[in-house]
Amino acid sequence: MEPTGRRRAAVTLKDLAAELGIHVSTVSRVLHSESEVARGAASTETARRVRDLAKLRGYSPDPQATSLRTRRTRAIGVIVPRLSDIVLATMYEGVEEAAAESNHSTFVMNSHDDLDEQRRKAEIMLARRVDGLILGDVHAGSSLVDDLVKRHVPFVLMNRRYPGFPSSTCDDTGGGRLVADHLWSTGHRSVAIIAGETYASTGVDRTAGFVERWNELGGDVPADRILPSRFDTEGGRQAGEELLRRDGEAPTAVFAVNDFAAIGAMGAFRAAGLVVGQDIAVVGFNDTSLAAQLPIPLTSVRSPMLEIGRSAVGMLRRVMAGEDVASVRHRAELFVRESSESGAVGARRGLRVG
Amino acid sequence: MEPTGRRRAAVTLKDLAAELGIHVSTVSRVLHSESEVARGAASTETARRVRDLAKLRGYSPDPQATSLRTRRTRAIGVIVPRLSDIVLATMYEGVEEAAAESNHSTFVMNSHDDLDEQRRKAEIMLARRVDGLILGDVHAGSSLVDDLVKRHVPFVLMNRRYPGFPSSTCDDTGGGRLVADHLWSTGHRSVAIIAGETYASTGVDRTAGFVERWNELGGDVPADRILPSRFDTEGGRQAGEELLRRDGEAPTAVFAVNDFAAIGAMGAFRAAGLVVGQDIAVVGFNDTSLAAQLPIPLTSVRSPMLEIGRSAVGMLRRVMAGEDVASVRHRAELFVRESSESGAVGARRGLRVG
DNA sequence: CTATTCAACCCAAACGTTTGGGTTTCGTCC
DNA sequence: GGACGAAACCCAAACGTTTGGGTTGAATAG
Repeated sequence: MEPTGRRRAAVTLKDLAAELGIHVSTVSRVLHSESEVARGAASTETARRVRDLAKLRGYSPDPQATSLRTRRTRAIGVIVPRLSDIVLATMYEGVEEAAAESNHSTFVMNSHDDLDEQRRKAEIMLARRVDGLILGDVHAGSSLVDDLVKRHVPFVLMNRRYPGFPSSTCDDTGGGRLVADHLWSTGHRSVAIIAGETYASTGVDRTAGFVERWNELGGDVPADRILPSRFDTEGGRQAGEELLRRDGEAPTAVFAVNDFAAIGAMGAFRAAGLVVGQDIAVVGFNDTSLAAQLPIPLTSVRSPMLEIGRSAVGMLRRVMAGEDVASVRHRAELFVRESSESGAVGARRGLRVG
Repeated sequence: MEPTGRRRAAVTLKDLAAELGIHVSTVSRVLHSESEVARGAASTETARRVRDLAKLRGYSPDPQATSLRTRRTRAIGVIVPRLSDIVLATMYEGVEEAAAESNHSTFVMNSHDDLDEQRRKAEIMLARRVDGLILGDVHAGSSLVDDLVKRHVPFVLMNRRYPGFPSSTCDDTGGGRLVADHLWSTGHRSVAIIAGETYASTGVDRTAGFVERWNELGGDVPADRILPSRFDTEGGRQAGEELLRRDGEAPTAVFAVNDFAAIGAMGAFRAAGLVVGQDIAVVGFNDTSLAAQLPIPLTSVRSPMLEIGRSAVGMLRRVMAGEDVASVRHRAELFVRESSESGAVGARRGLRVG
């Protein structure tokens, strides 16, 4: 009995050539060359017969054989902290789309933001002979990028930037500034920032942009009001609790550099008896699909995640072609919702420090 | 000037063989055979020299060449509705982990739950010559699976099941029953179900399990209280609004077959002035990391998503080996939280139909 | 002392493409 | 009528492996 797994062998150039009584190289040129070369390789009549038969037999070139010969795999490797983070997952969707359009395949791997795992995953991708790499998880001060450069591996950064290397990111600084403008103009003067991981440029830049603008406006963000945190809900909750635990006057508004952290913080505030949007304003970042749909809709800065992914691919293609490419920062846009709508007047009315 | 993209050619078996003055086939056998074959291919001394040099030169086999020769790519294709759905993303993390452990790479693609796109993506994967497929987006009544069987493509289903084919899923029926038990025992008698897409076994089974158990307990779920919906927050909100718009007595509890739909529904209820957990109970499914962290923590059924992904890989490996494999349904577990804690007593006190 | 066996190798073909360079067979030009 | 050029092909090597089958030379059995 034949094992279920056995598949019928795919039709090859040789099969087509044999059936047509011509040489395999002619078939190859007809099917796989730019029209320039194809003309000159076979008569229009022969070319037609080749193409017809190829379609009829369902010919599809063997990518392994092609890669072996051409030394390029048309595969690109993507490394992200974790795909279960909707932000990275969405960027990856953009990557996949754009890659497919230029006939590339993508491998994704999760590094869990662990430096060793990053290296290991990059190694695996290179062992698979990917043509280039998109790194979505670069850490500040990571040596991986330098090594890749030394090894002449074409790569671009996505989501997080790293000075000196091409990256496709959101304009995080600008986004932070938008939040500062919004909170200032709605009357807040006492704010805190849930700043994310210190190794990630996203959180750092969003924080820096906020502080920069806040200072320009005449405000002040005390250093102890900037709390590093994990990027997930749990991290946001912890930071939120920490904020409430502090002595002294509590902030009337909190900027979390990430929607999930914002959601966690909202949970902490609510648990402490505060009504978000009235007693305390909360602003997030990324405008994930959840933000607008939350029980208390969350003000958030929209980052064009799909577009960030798409343009990372475009940039990588140019790097692979040997061009110099500049980093792109995609424009951010603020969406004000109930979580910060009522302004400081409402917020000020009753923050009970627990 | 050398283009940035040029990479130093990788070291090959031939290079190693030349440097050691032995034949390439000997090197190959030493490096890539089970110890059985390796013994007999070279002296222990030679084997050592080969291995040492390989390590020294950083040899890594060319997977394209290997695939060409062996006709297996050690790659598996994964198709999911969308990776930005955290449920599928998490399952994929499990897939990636397990695949890596058995030295397989994975390609993922999004089908957006579109039948044409499913086919297209599957074709792309097959053109890449993957050894097998994991389908996370099978639709009830889809013809794709039958075609794959006809073409002898090894595959397994994940997340959603399809009678007659091996699948790795959550015990959705059992999960639905858990919810029914919980709501019944907390005193609810008037319930509604936000049932998800009708083409997905997940929603269908969770609904069926709930109804089955509810009936056993003596309850009744009127047909018009079972609302199909999209799986995202937006879908949940729409269904929630629809529920409130209905005439007559409104339910005291709502079971949404998915956390995101539950969150959307919570938003709709809140917008109508209801306090979730007091005026109306809400239960979700999947226990995504968000559920416990929401402002009003959500009761949810935990499905072991990582494990579902991991075991899909194990099953696929056996299918690829030609074995018959049975479907696996992973056990579900209920986590009761504030959104449904107070029971029908609280819930009953004041549902104002808007 | 001759077979036989075994360890330790080598040989060469094959997987499916691509590609630099032929070789025919025409038609055309001078 | 010979040279030339182009059109339409063919040839063969190469990419890096794997693998069924040699070939040695020495040790052992009978």
